[in-house]
Amino acid sequence: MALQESGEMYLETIYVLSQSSSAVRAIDIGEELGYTKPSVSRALGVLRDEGLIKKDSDGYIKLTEAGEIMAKRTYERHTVLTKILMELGIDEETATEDACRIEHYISDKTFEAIKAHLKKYGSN
Amino acid sequence: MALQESGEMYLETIYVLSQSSSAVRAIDIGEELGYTKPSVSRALGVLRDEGLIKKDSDGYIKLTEAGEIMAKRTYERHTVLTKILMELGIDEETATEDACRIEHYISDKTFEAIKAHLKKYGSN
DNA sequence: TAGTATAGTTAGCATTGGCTAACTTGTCAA
DNA sequence: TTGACAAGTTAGCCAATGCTAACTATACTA
Repeated sequence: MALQESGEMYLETIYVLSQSSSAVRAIDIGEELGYTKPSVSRALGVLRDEGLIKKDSDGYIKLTEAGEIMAKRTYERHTVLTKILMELGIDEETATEDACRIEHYISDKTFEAIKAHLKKYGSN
Repeated sequence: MALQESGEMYLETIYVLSQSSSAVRAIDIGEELGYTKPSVSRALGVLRDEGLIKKDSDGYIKLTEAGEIMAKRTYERHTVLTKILMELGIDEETATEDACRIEHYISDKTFEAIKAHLKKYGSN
């Protein structure tokens, strides 16, 4: 079944944290998202059961190939949505916040249209 | 407390149905939203407890003043978002569907920016 | 080696918001 | 008047996803 908003947020967070450190732990994810340890623990269990994350030999959290595809998809939506909102004159903080919520709900069609628009008219 | 997506959808549906008929019943709302009678019954109970809807003397469902304000807010978001998505070249059906999901999640700031953009550059 | 701190897990609670089953209520026609 | 249908309600199930409390496990320090 398709991932819910919650699952997408966990994957995206793991992806982002992995950019700056190869040693991602549950506690780091919890801090980033503002959730408690048990919430993170259970969510990670679900993602692991779905084959989207795994633990490496040192016990650190890694995205599987499938997980990375989904994480990148969400992250790209996040960056593209933030950009188009900023093109509309919205401040970066608000744009990021809104992108973060919308990213889980737009269809592929709409996302592709926004991306194409940015490519054509975007200022960066 | 702020209304969830679900509550906003019910109010918006009541508002839309009220445009074409002054005799809105729970069953009509359920048909429109694709929900069963018990689901609608409970949701309407919550909205009534929150003072957002009431029943008129004939037992039909009406928005209270507070409910109408919220319904109109959501409905306006819906129409404005649909418009801007169509400006991006998205077909009406997809635009409506996506607007219907996004409308609950964008901030006032973002909504106002989109509305301003449409006013300036919109083709209708 | 014993005590403490950190990380993670388990158990169980609450809320939201769908659902089915089954009951009540009101209307209308035979 | 009775039977049937339509609308609404009540009770209770389920999944998702947050939480606290309390346990375990590991590792470092005195």
